[in-house]
Amino acid sequence: MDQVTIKDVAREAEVSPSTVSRVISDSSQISCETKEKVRTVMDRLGYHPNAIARSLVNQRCNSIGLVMSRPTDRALANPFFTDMIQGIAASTQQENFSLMLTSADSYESETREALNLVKKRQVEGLILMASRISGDLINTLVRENYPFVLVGRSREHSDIPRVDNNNIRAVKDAMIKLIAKGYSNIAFLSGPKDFVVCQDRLQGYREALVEAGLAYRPELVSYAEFSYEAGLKEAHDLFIRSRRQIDLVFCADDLLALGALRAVETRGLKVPEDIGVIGFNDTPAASLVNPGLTTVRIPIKEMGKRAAQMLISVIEDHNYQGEEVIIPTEIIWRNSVRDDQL
Amino acid sequence: MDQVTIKDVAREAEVSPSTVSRVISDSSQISCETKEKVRTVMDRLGYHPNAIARSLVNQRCNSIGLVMSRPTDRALANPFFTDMIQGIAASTQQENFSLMLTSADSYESETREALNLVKKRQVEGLILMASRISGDLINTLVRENYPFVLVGRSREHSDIPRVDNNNIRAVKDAMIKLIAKGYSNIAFLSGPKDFVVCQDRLQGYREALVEAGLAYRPELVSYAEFSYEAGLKEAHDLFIRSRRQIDLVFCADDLLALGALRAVETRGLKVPEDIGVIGFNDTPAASLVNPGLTTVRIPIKEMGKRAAQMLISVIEDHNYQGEEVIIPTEIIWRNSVRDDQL
DNA sequence: TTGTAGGCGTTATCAT
DNA sequence: ATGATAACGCCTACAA
Repeated sequence: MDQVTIKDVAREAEVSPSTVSRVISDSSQISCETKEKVRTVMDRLGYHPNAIARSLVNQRCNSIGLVMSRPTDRALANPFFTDMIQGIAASTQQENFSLMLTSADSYESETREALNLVKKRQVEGLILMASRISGDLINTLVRENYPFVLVGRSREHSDIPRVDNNNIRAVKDAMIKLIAKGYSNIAFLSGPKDFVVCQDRLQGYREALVEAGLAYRPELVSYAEFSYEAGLKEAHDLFIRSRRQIDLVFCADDLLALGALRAVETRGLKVPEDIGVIGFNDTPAASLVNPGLTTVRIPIKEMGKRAAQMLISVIEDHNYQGEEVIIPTEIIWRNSVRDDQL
Repeated sequence: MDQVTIKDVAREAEVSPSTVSRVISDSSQISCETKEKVRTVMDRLGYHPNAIARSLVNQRCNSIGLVMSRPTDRALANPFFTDMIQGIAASTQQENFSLMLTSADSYESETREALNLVKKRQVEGLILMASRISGDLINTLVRENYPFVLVGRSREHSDIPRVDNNNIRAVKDAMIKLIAKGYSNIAFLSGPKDFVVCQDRLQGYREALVEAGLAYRPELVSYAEFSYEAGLKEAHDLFIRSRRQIDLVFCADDLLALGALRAVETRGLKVPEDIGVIGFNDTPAASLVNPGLTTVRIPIKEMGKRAAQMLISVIEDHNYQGEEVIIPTEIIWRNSVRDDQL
């Protein structure tokens, strides 16, 4: 209930506060008997060091903040973030750090909150989920020299500590394999235009087409929110616009792909016989729908772990500035694309 | 970069540190000109009050902890926690509190970590997700008078501040409606035996049977982990054990239900014509599968909001001890149960 | 209206 | 091996 302090322990153990402090840090210059004695008293009194007092004198609070750059509810609606949090939490726990979550209902307040957290010294650094992180936040962070790590990448900034997967390459590779399977009229169902991941994935799509000698047709590209409903709607539009001359829809996210799957179905067509669908992220639901959704799997939890580790290293080791870590992805072949070779 | 303190501001503004402090708290006994002058300097110097120093003197850190055990979160799968965090974050933000996440890989370390958090005064209170929370944690919390709120309920403790839905009633009500629809051979696919939610949901199942004059047949009850795979397997076992004399499977969780759905399908039977399936939670995937999964929807985010609000009230108002809040649930009728009345 | 001094709980630097 | 003392950055009586 009432805080037991180092002084209480000192008085009871008939030593000075500094001695108690040294016992806490298990200093080598304290006799065993004293340690014994003090520890007994600490137990009896139920003493626990006050983390805040400690932080104040050490100028270290041993905690980091996680910033999710969309209004949080939207952000968390995607399983992506859950996995991310798990990964980050695993690392922080291992390194004896605490994890604080920032969230807000608008993008601006979010940025402000995140900055406040570091400026008020409540956290020692930030992990940013870079979906459409404005340059501003990063600029400030860089200028004021606050430790941070990006998950994803920023268009405006390079040479910034970050953990990411190569979205361009992942889509390109998948596309090449799909084209090898005989697909030639491939549409691309993208997420919001201003998301860097979407831009990158679209670029991978383009590059693959070009390399394969296929035309890039802008009318086969659609943009939507990352949601099932948007996927459903945009896929329909896409089918109408293209007068059904599509044999595959490459989706920038599984939720979109799940919507597209349903769209194909409601048009009386079959997946994968008539139209193939492929997604991104390997959402749990991807293996539950029928046909199973072929998708590009990202080891999200692993990325979270790495990001937190890197941030903590940056914080603790002043000679380390962080680095760029690219995590490999993997295609999970299920039944939403044809399996036959050309 | 280097911390700007109240002293720096005081020196620059040619006032005393206490004056600056008073300006920060917008004290009414400071002249407007002084406030103006000091604020200008604060801006110029980029001053931000140090939250930790503040916490130390105020004995208030304005932050709460969310305890989600890794084992638990495995079991409950993603969407539940995700929604929970959203709700909690919404409230903490509104009340100017910070949110800390604890997680651990074992149940014991988890409990230890959570207790440490409050004992070290890093958080002012805890929100516990009570899936199989041991009495120990709660006992300690109660004994040492640390503010906390349960989401869910504890078997050993009553009269504890908590936010929950009435699982017994929810299942019972659903059962009664299903029985009215003509179902009479209803199996129950439960989650882990030691989860209070499972025990409660099972009890609702029993009570409904009894009230309807139907027999409770233990061989129609199965236990599994909360996962798709476990649902698939247990549903199969159930069908074999019961020699197909089942017309409905009531599942304690959507993931189990999704597994059961698939199990029915792979046996060459049809949902809902041959066997009905109902789940719990209204997981996103529930609306994506075909047929759509009928399920009991819990307003999880709302529960999170209420829990955080209650905790903060308990912390700030010493006359308020918290209460028991029961949030109503709702059945989402989709196509995994027959719609025809008897 | 403003300044001075003491303290929040801890650690680190001196002494002894 | 141990103790006294001064910070850490802020707040708040108490003075003036």
